[in-house]
Amino acid sequence: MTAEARPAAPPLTERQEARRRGILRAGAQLAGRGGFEAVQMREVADAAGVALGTLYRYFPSKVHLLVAIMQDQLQHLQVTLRRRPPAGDDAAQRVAETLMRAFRALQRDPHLADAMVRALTFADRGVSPEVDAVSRLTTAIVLDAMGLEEPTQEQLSVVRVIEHTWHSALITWLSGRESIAQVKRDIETVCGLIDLSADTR
Amino acid sequence: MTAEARPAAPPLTERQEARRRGILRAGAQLAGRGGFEAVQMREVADAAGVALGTLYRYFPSKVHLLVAIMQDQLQHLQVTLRRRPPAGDDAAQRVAETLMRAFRALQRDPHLADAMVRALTFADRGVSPEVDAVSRLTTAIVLDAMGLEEPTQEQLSVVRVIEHTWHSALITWLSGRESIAQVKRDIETVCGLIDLSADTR
DNA sequence: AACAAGTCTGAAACTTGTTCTAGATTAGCG
DNA sequence: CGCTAATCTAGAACAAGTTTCAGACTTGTT
Repeated sequence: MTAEARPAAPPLTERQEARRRGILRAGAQLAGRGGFEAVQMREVADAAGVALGTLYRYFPSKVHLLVAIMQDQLQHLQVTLRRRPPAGDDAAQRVAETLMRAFRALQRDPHLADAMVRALTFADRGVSPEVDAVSRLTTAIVLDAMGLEEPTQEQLSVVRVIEHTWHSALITWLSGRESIAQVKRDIETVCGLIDLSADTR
Repeated sequence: MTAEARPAAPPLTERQEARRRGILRAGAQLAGRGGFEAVQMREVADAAGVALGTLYRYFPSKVHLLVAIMQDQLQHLQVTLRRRPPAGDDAAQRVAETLMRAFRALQRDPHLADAMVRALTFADRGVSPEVDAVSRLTTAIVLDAMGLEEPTQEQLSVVRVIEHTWHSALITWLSGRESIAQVKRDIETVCGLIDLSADTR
């Protein structure tokens, strides 16, 4: 029931890499309809043309799978952002623009967003390493937008708070308790902390 | 599979009220060991001396049950806070103290905290009304600490951001990815927004 | 007190995540 | 090529959330 240690993943063969990609694609597609609940492990295995046991060898749980999908999407986002970086004048504006861009991307596929974000916040300790990887990626994206190389402790806390707000605002939006406009306002509000920490520097 | 409308709950008889309390107590107790996963509906029903079908009549899902438990706990917290309100000089300090007090209460029973918070963020649209009730309670507690009766739009957004940070920081703490000290720092950081919005007023 | 409507019980059934097993396939290696 | 270990497949089995149902019990009404 508890997770095992991670003894340095062995390199995957080409076919294995292809299988992995196929599983991620199938999972994302199923998430695209129906969200979290529509991602059923048997269906994912079917759609990916792989046995159920194999699916579980690649991703030890549904949450692992969805977190891996999120990591995948975030990497795409990061590439896109590097191609066209946010253009605001100060750090707060750039971070807000970055997050709003990500938010608009999620709005294009709210079901997929639902599956990924719910998995991320529902993950228990057994998925910590994977969730942590996603978190580091998100941090990197925000720090990129801020233009920081060596953040202070204080700035790191601000970034954490921004990420907290980001995740939780998404959750409330996905469950229909907060409007798109409110999410936008929350993002802009929390980005106010960046100026604050710059002043206090 | 989808949830029904809410046609104004009929008043409960005394025995029904007692059953409801018994279920909440049993659920909280099971959550106290093992957290979210340890709350098994069959066991809750057993411990509460109630048939499984009855449990589901009172709480249409495990998440509903755990959210109701959270609401219950929050109400207790609110009473406690009114008895001994936070004593800080400015609003930011009082809110931070309030949240840290709640955090210490959660630390006393991390498994229960796990069950409640994971349920809260995992809840889908079918649980929105109940989650919203918890959210309103939390907002009321924070506004109490700020000493505000009629908050502005801007202040409400700050409060939402504080709640977002609160929930998400708890999640990361519960999954072992953030330390108690970091949670404390995050709470203090986000409370900085209160001063900011006071300045800009 | 007797009836009707609503509630509760006990147990089985169903769903979906997860685990397990026996045999087929593949990959790496001498 | 032939061997061995690892991987993959198909399918059964198991676990826990949820639904369903027939019958017993309560409650409110007359």
